[in-house]
Amino acid sequence: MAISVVHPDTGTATRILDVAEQFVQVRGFNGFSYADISAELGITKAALHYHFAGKADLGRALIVRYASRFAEALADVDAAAGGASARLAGYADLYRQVLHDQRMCLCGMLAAEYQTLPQPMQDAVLAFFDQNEHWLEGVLEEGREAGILQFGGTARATARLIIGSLEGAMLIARPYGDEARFQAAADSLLAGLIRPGAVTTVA
Amino acid sequence: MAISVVHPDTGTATRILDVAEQFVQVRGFNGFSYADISAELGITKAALHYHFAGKADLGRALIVRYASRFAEALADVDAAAGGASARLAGYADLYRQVLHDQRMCLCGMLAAEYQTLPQPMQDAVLAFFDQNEHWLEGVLEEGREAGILQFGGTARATARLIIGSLEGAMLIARPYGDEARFQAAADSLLAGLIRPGAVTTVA
DNA sequence: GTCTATACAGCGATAGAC
DNA sequence: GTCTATCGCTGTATAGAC
Repeated sequence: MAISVVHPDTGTATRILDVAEQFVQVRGFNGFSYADISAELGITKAALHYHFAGKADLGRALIVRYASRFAEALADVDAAAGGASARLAGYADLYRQVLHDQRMCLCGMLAAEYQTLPQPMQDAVLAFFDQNEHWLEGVLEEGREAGILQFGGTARATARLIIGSLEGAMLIARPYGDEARFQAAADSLLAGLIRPGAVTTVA
Repeated sequence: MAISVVHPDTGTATRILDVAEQFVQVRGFNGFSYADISAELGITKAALHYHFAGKADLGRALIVRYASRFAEALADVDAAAGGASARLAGYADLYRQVLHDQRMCLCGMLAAEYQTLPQPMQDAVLAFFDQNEHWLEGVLEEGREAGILQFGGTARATARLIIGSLEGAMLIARPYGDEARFQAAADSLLAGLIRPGAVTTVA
């Protein structure tokens, strides 16, 4: 039952998820097949269907795991020393890391294909963005109360602006193969939220 | 040869492009087939292949036409009275109109699927974004010189921020079916570029 | 310019042996 | 848990009649 922290899970189901995750982030959910995964892992398509009955089940499992990992990453950002400004920078860096592997955000990719997805996957995609919005909202409110951040409108609206802008910056930067293009957009976006004259410790 | 302005082109090739365009913007390039188009138009798949030999040819024609129309729309924005601020608002409104039809930007969608596209389509997608960047760059520089706009960094970097942020705002707003979510992000983004105290005539 | 008919590869999915 | 074998369907694309 216990999953070792030292030794990562190398079970077949996990390996399937790892490969499928990469395919979705690079090609989109409609851009790969069970045959692609089986070829990559050296197992048959039938073996795939044993672990994930259908592509929809696999897709939903991908989103749930991705959202879970993202939540952990956000907790890590919270745990690290630093105020609201540093936490926002840490948030943007999560996106940058994904782009560095020449991948799109899993749920950003699925947002594009949204209308073709089975409903369980649609629901999971929206839950991911809601989760991001909630975390950002907290950071923004805390930062504004501490006098570190400033922004017009509500924290929620600003959180949505940040999510959309970072997803969009990834979307465009990836075809150009230009990580710096993303970083410049992220920096400019977050700079507009820092209150001039605020004393901050930047990570 | 001359295409009437009053009577739109109702030729088969145009009707194919219209239907295919909608499919790409809603489902993605990998989310529809020749059969879908032929069913929608009441013609056979073979007839489609007469007008566009392969799906790649059709895809490239879609992007070229879309970019051409977008260029016309930008010219219209330029022709309308108004300064840099109004032109930026007009630019954002082009995106809003697309989202209003519950569509994603054609090239934003194709940016997500970029790695699965044939190279002619890839090239055309990047050309579209370059075209947008160039137009925005001009507006931003003009606005800054006129004292209407202000922004840190170069006009080019700011242009890229705007493109990415609007594409991303569309990407996220569409699954939620929430046009207001896009508008709020666009307003907030552009408000950050207006120089405080600047006297402007907003359309 | 559109049709019927068809080729052939690939898709997701299943049955049943091991 | 993985295999072989196969199903029914859909994918893009083509040949040739009209």
